[in-house]
Amino acid sequence: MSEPTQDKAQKDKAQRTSAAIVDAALTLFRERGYQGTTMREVAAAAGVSTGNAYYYFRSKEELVQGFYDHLADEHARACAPELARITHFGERLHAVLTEWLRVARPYHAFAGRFFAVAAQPDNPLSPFSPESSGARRTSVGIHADVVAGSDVRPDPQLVEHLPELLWLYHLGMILYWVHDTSPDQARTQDLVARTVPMVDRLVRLSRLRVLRPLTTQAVGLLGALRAR
Amino acid sequence: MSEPTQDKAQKDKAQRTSAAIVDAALTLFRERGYQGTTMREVAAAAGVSTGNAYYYFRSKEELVQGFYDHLADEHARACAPELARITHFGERLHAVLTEWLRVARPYHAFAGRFFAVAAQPDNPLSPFSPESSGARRTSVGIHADVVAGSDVRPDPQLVEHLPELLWLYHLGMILYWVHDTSPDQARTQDLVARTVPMVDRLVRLSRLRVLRPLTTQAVGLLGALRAR
DNA sequence: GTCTATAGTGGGATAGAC
DNA sequence: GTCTATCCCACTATAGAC
Repeated sequence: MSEPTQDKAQKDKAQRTSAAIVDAALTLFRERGYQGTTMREVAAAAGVSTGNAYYYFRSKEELVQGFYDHLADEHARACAPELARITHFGERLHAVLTEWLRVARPYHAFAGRFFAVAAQPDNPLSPFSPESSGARRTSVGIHADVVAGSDVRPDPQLVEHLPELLWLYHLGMILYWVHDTSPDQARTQDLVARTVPMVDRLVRLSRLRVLRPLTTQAVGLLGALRAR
Repeated sequence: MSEPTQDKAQKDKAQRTSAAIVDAALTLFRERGYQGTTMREVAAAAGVSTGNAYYYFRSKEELVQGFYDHLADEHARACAPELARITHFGERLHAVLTEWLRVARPYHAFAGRFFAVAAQPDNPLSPFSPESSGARRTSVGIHADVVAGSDVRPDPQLVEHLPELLWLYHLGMILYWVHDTSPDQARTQDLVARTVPMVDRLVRLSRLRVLRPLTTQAVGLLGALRAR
């Protein structure tokens, strides 16, 4: 039997190796794109053998999962101070989306490939996969925080689903961002600035009696969508 | 100089070869999936060399374009009799979407890969690419016909953009369909049946004065989205 | 049982003859 | 426009180190 300290040391080493591979991959992807980067190069840059890289990541595409998680963590860290500072719902939402755009900017060039991978339903990366990676929970959690720490009290039947709806809205912005060829993705920033006030207004109006049927219908639809 | 008849004969031959490759690919994709089919097999089944297959299609993914166009044509043919028969706007829209689901059903198993390819912005297949394939124009055209031959007269400022908005709605249904694992994609059929009446109602209400600002805002947004 | 290294295999893609 | 021949690299099998 091996000692716990040894197990721990091995675990640490494994984590460092795994991180080194992801770091190397991200750097190379940024430098020469996804297609232009070979697994041999990634492994060499990380100081491991190709076989070893495949021990940690079963395919080249699975390396993108590393990017996904990395981005979600970085985004969460970037949002924390903003969300501690702002209380206005629309401004909170705007801050979260703006931070995402800032954090993701260096990867825009190969984000198309990333998105293509994520769009495949059978892929664990798919944002719609039932119990997908922690990245989805992280993202929905951020939007739950956006609502919880804000000045709005939406329709009670809506409040439960609002974080997920905001996450879907966020996904829509990402879809547009991926296709955005304007410098520094300025168009997506415009789009966010234009649509956030609409979302803000809709959420605030959701308590109005006249909008109840629409809200109920939308919430029902979301439930039907999610049931599997 | 070669005679015109010779040129024509060559063109015909090229078209036949190209079609043979697409046909072989579609059959093999259906039988053993996208990943499970090799270019060598496709070429062999089409009776040409692999090099020749690459003369017509620069990559395996580009073969999916053939599927895309094939589907759009088949869909247009399937819709024609329905659209000649029905005048109610909601029913026309429902017929178009139902026919799409019927025509696309045999390909559902490998549609995930197809969608992943289409989602890549740099890919000519991307439904958002400025002057993408005829498939997009075919699809928007069908929705223009849905509006033109129907009993609704929507808000004038909306009518110009409505076919494209309906096409976007159709894309949304396809996105859901791709991820739909229920038998015969019954869930997507439910979703269509649920949402078509909502779209129908919205379009009919678009003339109401109270909804004008919202319509204007939405149309303005669409214009901003499309400008490149 | 956890991790690493080496030596393949198969298939996507290309060059250049005809 | 079509072929043959070949390259290159994603991925695998497997042996062995710790």
